Amino acid sequence: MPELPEVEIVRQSLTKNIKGKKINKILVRNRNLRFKLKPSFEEKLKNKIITNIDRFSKYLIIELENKSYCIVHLGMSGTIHIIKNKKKSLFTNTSFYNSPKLPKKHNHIEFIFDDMKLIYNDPRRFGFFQLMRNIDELNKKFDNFGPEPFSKKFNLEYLKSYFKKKKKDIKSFLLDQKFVSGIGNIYASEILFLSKIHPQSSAKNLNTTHCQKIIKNSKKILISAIKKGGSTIKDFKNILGDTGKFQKEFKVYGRDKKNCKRLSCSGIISKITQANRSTFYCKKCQK
DNA sequence: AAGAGGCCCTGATAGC
DNA sequence: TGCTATCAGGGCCTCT
Repeated sequence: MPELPEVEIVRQSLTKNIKGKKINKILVRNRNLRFKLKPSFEEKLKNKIITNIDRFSKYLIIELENKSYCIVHLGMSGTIHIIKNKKKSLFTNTSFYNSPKLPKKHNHIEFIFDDMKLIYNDPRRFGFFQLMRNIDELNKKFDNFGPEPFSKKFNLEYLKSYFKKKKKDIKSFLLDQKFVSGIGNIYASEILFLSKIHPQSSAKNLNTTHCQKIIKNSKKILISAIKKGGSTIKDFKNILGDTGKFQKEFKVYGRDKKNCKRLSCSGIISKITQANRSTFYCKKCQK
Protein backbone atom coordinates (compact mmCIF):
# COMPACT_ATOMS: atom_id res chain seq x y z
CA MET A 1 0.00 0.00 0.00
CA PRO A 2 2.40 2.62 1.04
CA GLU A 3 4.60 5.31 -0.26
CA LEU A 4 5.52 8.24 1.94
CA PRO A 5 2.13 10.03 1.72
CA GLU A 6 0.11 6.97 2.68
CA VAL A 7 2.41 6.25 5.61
CA GLU A 8 2.08 9.86 6.70
CA ILE A 9 -1.72 9.54 6.71
CA VAL A 10 -1.42 6.44 8.87
CA ARG A 11 0.95 8.31 11.18
CA GLN A 12 -1.54 11.13 11.61
CA SER A 13 -4.36 8.71 12.37
CA LEU A 14 -2.25 6.80 14.85
CA THR A 15 -1.29 10.01 16.60
CA LYS A 16 -4.96 10.81 17.08
CA ASN A 17 -5.87 7.35 18.23
CA ILE A 18 -3.08 5.79 20.25
CA LYS A 19 -0.61 8.48 21.30
CA GLY A 20 -0.36 8.61 25.09
CA LYS A 21 -2.02 5.24 25.54
CA LYS A 22 -0.69 2.23 27.32
CA ILE A 23 -0.29 -1.05 25.48
CA ASN A 24 -1.99 -3.56 27.76
CA LYS A 25 -1.17 -6.58 25.68
CA ILE A 26 0.29 -7.70 22.38
CA LEU A 27 -1.17 -10.61 20.50
CA VAL A 28 0.87 -12.13 17.68
CA ARG A 29 -0.86 -14.64 15.42
CA ASN A 30 1.85 -14.97 12.81
CA ARG A 31 5.49 -14.11 13.51
CA ASN A 32 6.61 -14.70 9.94
CA LEU A 33 6.64 -11.24 8.49
CA ARG A 34 9.45 -9.91 6.28
CA PHE A 35 11.65 -10.42 9.32
CA LYS A 36 10.59 -12.97 11.86
CA LEU A 37 9.30 -11.39 15.06
CA LYS A 38 11.61 -12.14 17.96
CA PRO A 39 10.28 -14.10 20.94
CA SER A 40 10.80 -11.05 23.16
CA PHE A 41 8.66 -8.77 20.96
CA GLU A 42 5.49 -8.91 23.05
CA GLU A 43 7.26 -8.62 26.37
CA LYS A 44 9.18 -5.50 25.35
CA LEU A 45 6.01 -3.66 24.35
CA LYS A 46 3.70 -4.82 27.09
CA ASN A 47 2.63 -2.16 29.58
CA LYS A 48 4.53 0.58 27.77
CA ILE A 49 3.00 3.97 27.07
CA ILE A 50 3.24 5.24 23.50
CA THR A 51 4.74 8.70 23.77
CA ASN A 52 4.93 9.65 20.10
CA ILE A 53 4.32 8.47 16.54
CA ASP A 54 6.85 9.67 14.02
CA ARG A 55 7.67 8.79 10.45
CA PHE A 56 10.75 8.65 8.29
CA SER A 57 10.39 7.77 4.64
CA LYS A 58 7.94 4.86 4.49
CA TYR A 59 8.59 3.84 8.09
CA LEU A 60 6.38 4.50 11.08
CA ILE A 61 8.33 5.12 14.27
CA ILE A 62 6.47 4.40 17.48
CA GLU A 63 8.23 5.92 20.48
CA LEU A 64 7.75 4.30 23.85
CA GLU A 65 8.02 5.79 27.30
CA ASN A 66 11.46 4.27 27.90
CA LYS A 67 12.78 5.93 24.72
CA SER A 68 12.91 2.70 22.84
CA TYR A 69 11.24 2.51 19.44
CA CYS A 70 9.10 0.17 17.41
CA ILE A 71 9.48 0.78 13.70
CA VAL A 72 6.85 -0.47 11.31
CA HIS A 73 7.08 -0.93 7.57
CA LEU A 74 3.91 -1.82 5.72
CA GLY A 75 5.62 -3.55 2.81
CA MET A 76 3.37 -3.83 -0.21
CA SER A 77 0.14 -4.88 1.42
CA GLY A 78 0.29 -3.97 5.10
CA THR A 79 -2.63 -2.07 6.65
CA ILE A 80 -3.38 -0.87 10.15
CA HIS A 81 -6.86 -0.95 11.58
CA ILE A 82 -8.30 0.52 14.74
CA ILE A 83 -11.23 -1.21 16.37
CA LYS A 84 -12.85 0.89 19.03
CA ASN A 85 -14.27 -0.86 22.02
CA LYS A 86 -18.00 -0.26 21.73
CA LYS A 87 -18.86 -0.88 25.34
CA LYS A 88 -16.18 1.41 26.68
CA SER A 89 -17.11 4.16 24.26
CA LEU A 90 -20.74 4.03 25.25
CA PHE A 91 -19.78 4.03 28.87
CA THR A 92 -17.61 7.11 28.49
CA ASN A 93 -20.24 8.68 26.28
CA THR A 94 -17.87 9.28 23.41
CA SER A 95 -18.90 8.48 19.91
CA PHE A 96 -17.52 5.34 18.37
CA TYR A 97 -16.91 4.55 14.79
CA ASN A 98 -19.04 2.28 12.68
CA SER A 99 -17.47 -1.10 12.69
CA PRO A 100 -14.87 -0.92 9.96
CA LYS A 101 -14.50 -3.75 7.56
CA LEU A 102 -11.68 -5.66 9.11
CA PRO A 103 -10.26 -8.24 6.71
CA LYS A 104 -11.04 -11.80 7.74
CA LYS A 105 -7.58 -13.17 7.02
CA HIS A 106 -4.01 -12.08 7.70
CA ASN A 107 -4.59 -10.16 10.91
CA HIS A 108 -1.13 -10.95 12.25
CA ILE A 109 -0.63 -8.61 15.20
CA GLU A 110 -2.91 -6.92 17.75
CA PHE A 111 -2.01 -4.09 20.09
CA ILE A 112 -4.59 -4.05 22.84
CA PHE A 113 -5.41 -0.82 24.67
CA ASP A 114 -8.06 0.00 27.28
CA ASP A 115 -10.65 1.26 24.85
CA MET A 116 -9.52 -0.07 21.48
CA LYS A 117 -7.23 -2.36 19.66
CA LEU A 118 -4.90 -1.83 16.76
CA ILE A 119 -4.64 -4.60 14.21
CA TYR A 120 -1.86 -5.15 11.69
CA ASN A 121 -3.04 -6.93 8.55
CA ASP A 122 -0.69 -7.94 5.77
CA PRO A 123 -1.58 -10.62 3.18
CA ARG A 124 1.82 -10.71 1.50
CA ARG A 125 3.82 -10.33 4.71
CA PHE A 126 6.42 -8.08 3.14
CA GLY A 127 5.95 -5.65 6.01
CA PHE A 128 7.77 -5.84 9.32
CA PHE A 129 8.11 -4.61 12.88
CA GLN A 130 11.51 -4.01 14.47
CA LEU A 131 12.36 -2.89 17.98
CA MET A 132 15.15 -0.37 18.50
CA ARG A 133 16.55 -0.23 21.99
CA ASN A 134 17.38 3.47 21.90
CA ILE A 135 17.78 6.54 19.71
CA ASP A 136 21.25 5.51 18.55
CA GLU A 137 19.97 2.22 17.21
CA LEU A 138 17.13 4.07 15.52
CA ASN A 139 19.45 6.58 13.88
CA LYS A 140 21.76 3.85 12.75
CA LYS A 141 18.87 2.13 11.00
CA PHE A 142 18.37 5.17 8.77
CA ASP A 143 22.04 6.03 8.36
CA ASN A 144 22.26 4.89 4.77
CA PHE A 145 19.00 6.43 3.64
CA GLY A 146 18.94 9.39 1.31
CA PRO A 147 17.14 12.58 2.34
CA GLU A 148 13.38 12.89 2.00
CA PRO A 149 12.33 15.14 -0.88
CA PHE A 150 11.30 17.80 1.66
CA SER A 151 14.81 18.00 3.09
CA LYS A 152 17.13 20.92 2.35
CA LYS A 153 19.71 18.27 1.54
CA PHE A 154 17.66 17.29 -1.51
CA ASN A 155 19.06 20.12 -3.62
CA LEU A 156 20.69 20.74 -6.97
CA GLU A 157 24.24 20.14 -5.80
CA TYR A 158 23.21 16.87 -4.19
CA LEU A 159 21.54 15.59 -7.34
CA LYS A 160 24.41 16.58 -9.60
CA SER A 161 27.08 15.06 -7.43
CA TYR A 162 25.03 11.92 -6.78
CA PHE A 163 24.37 11.28 -10.46
CA LYS A 164 27.94 11.93 -11.48
CA LYS A 165 29.67 8.82 -12.80
CA LYS A 166 26.57 6.70 -12.26
CA LYS A 167 24.79 4.92 -15.05
CA LYS A 168 21.22 4.40 -13.97
CA ASP A 169 18.19 6.08 -15.46
CA ILE A 170 16.31 8.70 -13.51
CA LYS A 171 13.27 6.52 -12.75
CA SER A 172 15.46 3.95 -11.02
CA PHE A 173 17.13 6.67 -8.95
CA LEU A 174 13.78 7.99 -7.75
CA LEU A 175 13.02 4.49 -6.47
CA ASP A 176 16.45 4.13 -4.89
CA GLN A 177 16.04 4.85 -1.19
CA LYS A 178 19.76 5.49 -0.81
CA PHE A 179 19.35 8.44 -3.14
CA VAL A 180 15.99 9.78 -1.94
CA SER A 181 13.68 8.38 0.71
CA GLY A 182 9.96 7.88 0.46
CA ILE A 183 9.22 7.81 -3.26
CA GLY A 184 7.75 4.58 -4.59
CA ASN A 185 6.74 3.20 -7.94
CA ILE A 186 3.57 5.23 -8.41
CA TYR A 187 4.85 8.65 -7.46
CA ALA A 188 8.09 8.11 -9.40
CA SER A 189 6.08 7.95 -12.62
CA GLU A 190 3.92 10.89 -11.58
CA ILE A 191 6.92 13.07 -10.68
CA LEU A 192 8.57 12.44 -14.04
CA PHE A 193 5.35 13.16 -15.91
CA LEU A 194 4.92 16.46 -14.12
CA SER A 195 8.56 17.26 -14.88
CA LYS A 196 8.18 16.30 -18.56
CA ILE A 197 11.19 14.02 -18.26
CA HIS A 198 11.50 10.66 -19.98
CA PRO A 199 11.86 7.91 -17.34
CA GLN A 200 14.69 6.24 -19.25
CA SER A 201 16.80 9.40 -19.32
CA SER A 202 20.26 8.79 -18.01
CA ALA A 203 20.37 10.68 -14.72
CA LYS A 204 23.88 11.99 -15.16
CA ASN A 205 22.90 13.68 -18.41
CA LEU A 206 20.04 15.65 -16.91
CA ASN A 207 20.61 19.38 -17.07
CA THR A 208 20.12 21.91 -14.28
CA THR A 209 16.56 22.71 -15.30
CA HIS A 210 15.64 19.03 -15.28
CA CYS A 211 17.14 18.52 -11.85
CA GLN A 212 15.37 21.54 -10.46
CA LYS A 213 12.06 20.27 -11.80
CA ILE A 214 12.60 16.91 -10.15
CA ILE A 215 13.38 18.56 -6.83
CA LYS A 216 10.37 20.83 -7.03
CA ASN A 217 7.90 18.24 -8.31
CA SER A 218 8.93 15.52 -5.88
CA LYS A 219 7.89 17.79 -3.04
CA LYS A 220 4.80 18.93 -4.90
CA ILE A 221 3.47 15.46 -5.71
CA LEU A 222 4.05 14.06 -2.22
CA ILE A 223 2.61 17.08 -0.44
CA SER A 224 -0.48 17.14 -2.59
CA ALA A 225 -0.99 13.41 -2.03
CA ILE A 226 -0.78 13.94 1.73
CA LYS A 227 -3.27 16.80 1.50
CA LYS A 228 -5.66 14.60 -0.40
CA GLY A 229 -5.53 12.04 2.35
CA GLY A 230 -3.07 9.69 0.75
CA SER A 231 -5.43 9.22 -2.15
CA THR A 232 -3.85 7.52 -5.05
CA ILE A 233 -3.40 3.92 -4.07
CA LYS A 234 -5.71 1.11 -5.05
CA ASP A 235 -7.77 0.09 -2.04
CA PHE A 236 -6.07 2.60 0.20
CA LYS A 237 -8.04 3.01 3.37
CA ASN A 238 -7.35 4.96 6.48
CA ILE A 239 -7.10 3.03 9.69
CA LEU A 240 -10.81 3.18 10.36
CA GLY A 241 -11.47 1.37 7.10
CA ASP A 242 -12.84 4.47 5.44
CA THR A 243 -12.40 4.66 1.68
CA GLY A 244 -15.02 7.19 0.67
CA LYS A 245 -13.08 10.40 0.42
CA PHE A 246 -10.06 9.07 -1.38
CA GLN A 247 -9.81 9.56 -5.07
CA LYS A 248 -7.47 8.35 -7.66
CA GLU A 249 -5.81 11.19 -9.40
CA PHE A 250 -3.00 9.59 -11.32
CA LYS A 251 -1.90 11.35 -14.44
CA VAL A 252 0.03 8.38 -15.81
CA TYR A 253 0.21 5.47 -13.37
CA GLY A 254 -2.06 2.64 -14.45
CA ARG A 255 -3.20 4.60 -17.51
CA ASP A 256 -1.57 2.47 -20.21
CA LYS A 257 -3.00 3.23 -23.69
CA LYS A 258 -5.11 6.09 -22.38
CA ASN A 259 -4.89 9.71 -23.46
CA CYS A 260 -2.31 12.01 -21.93
CA LYS A 261 -4.01 14.26 -19.40
CA ARG A 262 -1.95 17.29 -20.36
CA LEU A 263 -4.42 19.55 -22.13
CA SER A 264 -1.99 20.59 -24.81
CA CYS A 265 -0.84 17.03 -25.52
CA SER A 266 -2.39 14.43 -27.81
CA GLY A 267 -0.06 11.63 -26.69
CA ILE A 268 -0.96 8.17 -25.44
CA ILE A 269 0.38 6.78 -22.17
CA SER A 270 2.90 3.94 -22.53
CA LYS A 271 3.83 1.22 -20.07
CA ILE A 272 7.39 -0.05 -19.95
CA THR A 273 9.46 -2.08 -17.52
CA GLN A 274 12.48 -0.64 -15.71
CA ALA A 275 14.39 -2.59 -13.11
CA ASN A 276 11.54 -5.11 -13.03
CA ARG A 277 8.98 -2.47 -12.11
CA SER A 278 6.38 -0.95 -14.40
CA THR A 279 6.74 2.65 -15.49
CA PHE A 280 4.08 4.77 -17.14
CA TYR A 281 4.83 7.85 -19.22
CA CYS A 282 3.74 9.90 -22.19
CA LYS A 283 6.03 9.43 -25.16
CA LYS A 284 4.99 12.74 -26.62
CA CYS A 285 5.47 15.19 -23.77
CA GLN A 286 8.18 13.47 -21.71
CA LYS A 287 11.50 13.89 -23.46
C1' DA B 1 31.08 0.04 -5.73
C1' DA B 2 27.31 0.20 -8.73
C1' DG B 3 23.84 -2.18 -10.87
C1' DA B 4 21.03 -6.15 -12.32
C1' DG B 5 18.14 -9.74 -10.97
C1' DG B 6 16.01 -13.02 -7.82
C1' DC B 7 13.27 -13.57 -4.07
C1' DC B 8 10.04 -13.17 -0.09
C1' DC B 9 4.18 -13.96 -0.28
C1' DT B 10 -0.98 -13.82 -1.31
C1' DG B 11 -4.70 -12.31 -4.06
C1' DA B 12 -6.94 -10.13 -8.01
C1' DT B 13 -7.63 -10.27 -12.69
C1' DA B 14 -7.07 -11.65 -17.54
C1' DG B 15 -7.11 -15.07 -20.93
C1' DC B 16 -8.12 -19.45 -22.49
C1' DT C 1 -16.83 -22.82 -14.18
C1' DG C 2 -12.14 -23.45 -13.63
C1' DC C 3 -7.58 -23.73 -14.82
C1' DT C 4 -2.96 -21.10 -15.53
C1' DA C 5 -0.20 -17.06 -16.08
C1' DT C 6 0.78 -12.46 -14.91
C1' DC C 7 1.01 -8.67 -12.06
C1' DA C 8 0.81 -5.66 -7.67
C1' DG C 9 2.23 -0.11 -3.45
C1' DG C 10 8.90 -2.69 -1.39
C1' DG C 11 13.33 -3.76 -0.24
C1' DC C 12 16.86 -7.09 1.03
C1' DC C 13 20.35 -10.19 -0.58
C1' DT C 14 23.60 -12.15 -3.85
C1' DC C 15 26.29 -12.10 -7.80
C1' DT C 16 29.04 -9.85 -11.31
